[in-house]
Amino acid sequence: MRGYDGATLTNLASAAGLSKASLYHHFPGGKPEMAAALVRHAIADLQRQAFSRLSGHQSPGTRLLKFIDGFSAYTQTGESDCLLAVFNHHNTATEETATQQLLINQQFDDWHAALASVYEQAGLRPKKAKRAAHDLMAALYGALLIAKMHNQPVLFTDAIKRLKKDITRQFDLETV
Amino acid sequence: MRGYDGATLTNLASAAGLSKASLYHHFPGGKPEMAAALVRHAIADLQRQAFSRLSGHQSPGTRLLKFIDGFSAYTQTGESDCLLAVFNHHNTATEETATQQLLINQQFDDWHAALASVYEQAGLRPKKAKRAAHDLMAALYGALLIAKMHNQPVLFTDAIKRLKKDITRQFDLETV
DNA sequence: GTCTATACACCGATAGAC
DNA sequence: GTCTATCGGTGTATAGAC
Repeated sequence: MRGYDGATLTNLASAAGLSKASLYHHFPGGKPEMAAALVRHAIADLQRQAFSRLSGHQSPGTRLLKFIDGFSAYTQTGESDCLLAVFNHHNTATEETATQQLLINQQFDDWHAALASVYEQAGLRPKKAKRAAHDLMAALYGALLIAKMHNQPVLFTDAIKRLKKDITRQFDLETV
Repeated sequence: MRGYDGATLTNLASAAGLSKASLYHHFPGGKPEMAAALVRHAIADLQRQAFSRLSGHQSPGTRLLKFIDGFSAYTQTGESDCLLAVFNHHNTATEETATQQLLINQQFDDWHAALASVYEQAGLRPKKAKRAAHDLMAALYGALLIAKMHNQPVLFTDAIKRLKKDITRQFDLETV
């Protein structure tokens, strides 16, 4: 992960097994369009693996547990990074990626609303539900970052276990 | 924040009010040496503003509260980023910055030990103290990241308030 | 210590053959 | 759709005057 500037077309081309010129056939808009496609793909991926599990006919607590498992899977059990976090962390004051920044911000707002909605269905009042949603996201991304900082993926998996245990207790569920 | 690759010498020079050539007088090692100096500065800064407050003759809980305040100050109340987190997040598989990565990892290990020590002094057993130390760091960095993601700095300050309140309750302290 | 001028490599992007 | 060849620009880094 070397960010937008670190991702050179030569790298991208060799990673794709194509020449630089061929990339422009698939992405006439050049590098910004490639970044946009990557962001869209990451959003769809995180949506599919994690946030889609927030909806359904199961109990709110069960859905939260499935969501956490989905997030863990998305990050390859803490081994990989969240491209959206890296991208958003890493680009400000540049014209080319401003649109992607906004897209990511809006997506996280939507996701936060979906997460808060589940907490409301579990009986929390709107204010507390929003707070719980922020806290869960912060716990997930915080654990991911700390595991990276210490180069100990087990810190992430342990945090996931405890998060799930807390939710299981809070909503009086069986372990899944 | 555009990472190591995004920080061009032209940018650095204009930011420093010097020419590119002059930078090489102060940093003969070129860009990697400049990055190393920046990392060392950031480490010293975070040590001074936050982690130094973990030692002293006050109660463990009080020292934890001062540490949290120091971390908040270091991040400009959530407005700024932690350069160490960005740097570590953002460079892998590159030769030039590998040394800085290791330095940051070791520093965070030391800081974690210092934090865990305070929790031990507060009565926690080693295993739980280490866990609490990891959790606090994850909560701080998680809140910082989420605040950035939603472009709402208040999410960080709110999280700080609640973290301090929790510690105040846990250790039966007066609010500072 | 600071500057201008410059070397050389690589960047993103395009032209045009196949 | 893919390629080679190439453009103008910019990247890091150095030489040498002051």
